[in-house]
Amino acid sequence: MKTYTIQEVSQMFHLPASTLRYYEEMGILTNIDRTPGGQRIYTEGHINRLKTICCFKGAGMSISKLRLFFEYETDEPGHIDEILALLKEQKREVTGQIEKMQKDLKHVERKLHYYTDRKNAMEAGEPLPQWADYRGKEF
Amino acid sequence: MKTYTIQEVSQMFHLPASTLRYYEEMGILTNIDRTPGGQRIYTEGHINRLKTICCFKGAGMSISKLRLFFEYETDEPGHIDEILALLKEQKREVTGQIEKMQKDLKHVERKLHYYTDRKNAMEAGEPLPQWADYRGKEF
DNA sequence: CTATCACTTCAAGTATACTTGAAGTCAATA
DNA sequence: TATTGACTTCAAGTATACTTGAAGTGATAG
Repeated sequence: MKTYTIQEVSQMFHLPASTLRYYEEMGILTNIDRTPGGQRIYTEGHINRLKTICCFKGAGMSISKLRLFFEYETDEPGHIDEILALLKEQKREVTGQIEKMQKDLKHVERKLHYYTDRKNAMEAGEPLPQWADYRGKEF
Repeated sequence: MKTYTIQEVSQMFHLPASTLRYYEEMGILTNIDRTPGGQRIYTEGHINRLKTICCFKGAGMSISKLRLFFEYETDEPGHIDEILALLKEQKREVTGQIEKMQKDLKHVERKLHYYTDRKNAMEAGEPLPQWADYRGKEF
């Protein structure tokens, strides 16, 4: 079975090794075997777990909630409903965030168009309306 | 001109009043007039500024970068290029995040389907494959 | 074999973004 | 006018997620 050193995992996920040790300490990336010399040996299972961690963290899930989720997963038969509830909540969360981001993108694009026009006008030597401060201008 | 108390703004944005004072202290929501008694008076300009703050923060922009952006906006003519650069970066950021979130959503949905099937199988009394620990199971 | 670099643990430090508490003042209502 | 609740400042505290440093051990290239 393919295994990985901490450095390989670190590079794979663009995470410092200290963060991987921290995740282990926090109980969200556990059961890591060691070489006789004590160095960590990561497996495909850890890689997949890390993918899940990055995915869930991306939507703002805290480490303690991640731990809870993985604890439920470990004892699946007794916690299938909690797992499903957490996953549904996560789905709502991510869906909501996508919608918000799409609105945010429009906001940014609106500002981008505004300032692009202002720049063009400036370069054409046109007079530009000015404001005393942002309170009259912000949009 | 319509104005707002700190409480009204607080409710409008689901932000505690302390956070609004904090944003003022951090220099991202400034130029707030006061009543003769010293209470803050927010205007439409502040509401719009807060919309921008929430939008940019949503994509992970830090308070110090927000301050930088608003400082550039305040002195627009000398900083139009920096403004455009920051906005373009922010657009890339948000676009990237949306793409990541869409992948993350698929990941969550995959897990949701998996556990929904497991639950159905469990309830139908079917034997389920088990794993010693998550290293063989995580997906 | 030795140098060098990566790895180890453990404790303490840092960054960011608020949040809370104390002590006092302002505003609205009965 | 008295009381109540919302507001004020300022300093200190908290939560989260790492990050760093020290001191030592393991792995590898010459």
